Parts: sequence; C-alpha cells; structure tokens
Amino acid sequence: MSSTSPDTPTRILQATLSLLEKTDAKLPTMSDIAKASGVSRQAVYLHFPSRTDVLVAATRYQDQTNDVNTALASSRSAQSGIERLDAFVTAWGNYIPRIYGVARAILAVVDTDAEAAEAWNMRMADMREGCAAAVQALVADGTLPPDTDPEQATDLLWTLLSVRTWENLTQTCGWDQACYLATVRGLALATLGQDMGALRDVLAHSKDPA
Amino acid sequence: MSSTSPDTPTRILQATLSLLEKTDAKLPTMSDIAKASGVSRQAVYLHFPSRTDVLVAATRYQDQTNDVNTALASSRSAQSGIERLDAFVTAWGNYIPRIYGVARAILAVVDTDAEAAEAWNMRMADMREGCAAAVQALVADGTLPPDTDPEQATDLLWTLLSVRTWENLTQTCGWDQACYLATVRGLALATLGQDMGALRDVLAHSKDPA
DNA sequence: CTGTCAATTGACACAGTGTAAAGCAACTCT
DNA sequence: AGAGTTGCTTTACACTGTGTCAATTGACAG
Repeated sequence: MSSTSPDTPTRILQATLSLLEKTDAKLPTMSDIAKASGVSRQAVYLHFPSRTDVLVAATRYQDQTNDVNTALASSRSAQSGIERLDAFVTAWGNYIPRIYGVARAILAVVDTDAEAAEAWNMRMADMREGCAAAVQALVADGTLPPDTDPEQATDLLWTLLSVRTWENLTQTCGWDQACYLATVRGLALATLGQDMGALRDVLAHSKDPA
Repeated sequence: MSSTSPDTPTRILQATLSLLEKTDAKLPTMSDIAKASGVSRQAVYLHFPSRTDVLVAATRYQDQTNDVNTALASSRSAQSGIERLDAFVTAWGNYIPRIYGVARAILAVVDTDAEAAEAWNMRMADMREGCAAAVQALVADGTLPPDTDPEQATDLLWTLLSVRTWENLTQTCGWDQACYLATVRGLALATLGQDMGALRDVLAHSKDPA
C-alpha cells in the first residue's frame, strides 16, 4: 500500500505532520505546508478550506494511524481499579510525546481560533472519558477516598494528565519521560487511591522519580 | 493623583489591561488598544515598539500596581515549613485570578513570539523562586519526604501552581475559586509534606473541596 | 474527440503589523 | 514675542499571511 504514493490530501497531512514534528517552534504557514507536500499553495485549499482545517485533519490522521484507542484499551482489561488507573496513566503518559508536536500547533491557535478550540476540546473530551472510567473503577472497588467527589476526581486526573502538565515538566523543567511518568503515576495513585497498601504494590515495580 | 489624567504610556497600559480583562476571547489589536486609549494607532508606537511590548509592559504595570511581592511576602513570615508552603500556595492561588486576563493574552502569543516567551518565563521564574523557598523551608524542617529531590519538588509545586492548571480547573472544568484553592492546598501539602499530623492541623480551618 | 478532474499559475481583497514623513498645537526658554 | 521642542495626529506605504477567483494545462475515461 505504500508502493504507490498516497493521494494528495494524505500527502498534505503527512507533510504537515512532519513539519509539526520538528520542534523548531515556528508554526508552518500554508506556503510551508504546500511546499513540503510538493503541491501548489492553492492545491491545499482544494482539499482543506482553511489552515485550521489542515491542522485539525492532521491530528485526526495522526490519531488514526497511531490508533490511540488500542493504546488506551489495555487499561480496560485491568483487574482492580487501582491497576486500571495506573495502566491508563501509563498509556496516556506515554502517548503524549508522540502527539506533542501536533498538540503544540493546535494549542497555539486554540486561543484565537474557535474551530481549533472545538477540535481540541473534542479530543480532550475523549481522553476525559478514559479518566472518568478509571475513576469509576475506583468507585466500584471502593478505593476512592470517601470524601472525594468522582466528578472532581476526574477533573483532577484529567488536569494532571494534560498536555500542558507534560509540557511543563518535560519541556520547561527538563524532566525525562521516565521521570515524568513515574511522578505522575505516583501522584495519581496517591491522590485518588486511598488504599496505600495496594499503592505500594503497584509502585513496587516502578523506578523512583529521583 | 487621579485628579490629573495620567500620561499617555500609562493610559495605554491601563486601556490595554481593561481590554484584556474582559474575557471575550479575542485578543486586542493595536487599533483596539489605540482606540481604547483615546490616541491614534501611531501614538502607541511612539511609546512601545511593538504589540508584544505593550502586552509585556502591561503585565509589569499590573504586577507593580497589584504589588505581587507584598501579597507573597506573608508566606515568608510563616513559622513552620508546612505553614509557609500553605501560605504561599494560598497567596499565589488567590493572585492568579487577578492576572488571568493578561496572562491569557501573553500565553496566546508565547508560542509564536520569542520576546513574549522571554517575558513570561521571567515572570514565572520569579514565582518559581517562591516555590523553591517554600520547599527549602520544608527541607530545613525535615518535613520533605526523605526520598524527594528538592529540585524536583520545586518543579512539581511550580507546575501545580501554574496558570494553566488554574485555567484547566476553574475555566474548563468550571470549579469555583474556593474549590480550586482548597484542592490545590490539599494537594501541595499531601505531596510535599510528609508530616500528616501537621497537615491535618493546617487543613483544619479550610473547607473541603467537595 | 470530448468531457472531466486535479492541479497550476497569477491576480486580488483583506487584515494586521510596523515604518516613515509631514503637519499641528501647546509649552518652555531666553 | 519668536524659536525651538515635545507630543500627538494624519496619511501613506511596505510586508506577511490568509483566503478567493478565474483562466489554463495535462491526463485520463468514455
């Protein structure tokens, strides 16, 4: 299937992704995208009505080729709530670096572009469902601390796992991925899992953040 | 002193702040700023070389009039490390809503504008010193969990107190400020303070997040 | 041979930033 | 009072980037 070159829309998306993945800050213009795709600038408009649409389509294409859901599915098969939480945190935490280049581009235009904001919010809503499911599993186990509102716990987990948090710790503070992951796992379990014994078991085969 | 109208640069900054504080998303253009300041667009360029400079100067002006340092100073007079941490988290957590409008504007251009990024990073570096000082106070008390690297604890606290985290919880998730503050205080203390007894004391006169 | 489709070229409108220059009104200095 | 200075205005322009439009080309299918 890679023998014959893919159709133009696909080539544009692939070129856009490759542009976004090189982290040299500057966001690509339509001309950049066209040049990288090997087509004229107008040809891009033939397939995507606006720059935002290209970016949004690129994220969808990436999600599709990376198959997020498969990555996150493993957490659904976990036994206990704690294990499920940990599996979800781990899966998502390891997925973020793969999407960061594109996420950065979208996030940069989210403040000014309603359509981009919409697209990003939908994507994050999907992820939030994973958080909600993990919290529900904790509730079912009775592992969530009794004075904790599930809704609020979901918000908290969702914030902890946000791309911004990942960005802050790994990009700005310079943590490596392993350290990020260990910390975030520990934090999620410490915050949402009251059963400290189970917590210790899960953390046992995980390196310490330090 | 408010009897005579302030000089033009000041009026521009004040007008910019008032534009930024109405949270109707769209960032003001130079024309918007000029109009709101009651001067011509070119007059703005007479005092500030670029749009970014206006935004940056506006944040400085705001910090100056709000006197951040005074607000954060209270944390320095705290007795124990735990109390100091809590005072710092509370002071900063309550300061964020006051600067959010402007912060949003700066953050929106940070991804595309190196100068804005520089200005924002400096501002956040100041805040980070407060985090570092609070962590140091914990270290001095021996209250920081023994396996925790102070540097890393600072990063974590800094991330927890980031504007993005505040934005996520209060703006996107719709938490009210009291709820945000209670949660963040609890999280900071639970994560960085190992002395659970002292923690409970501090949390005693604070409403529960729920 | 003729349509049709994909893409190209070139031109244009529009918004927003930033530069430049000429003019104008008020204030100060001596 | 005259001269210069300061602060601002008006007008014009260059430049970048987005998005639209129309005419043209090349290839392929019926």
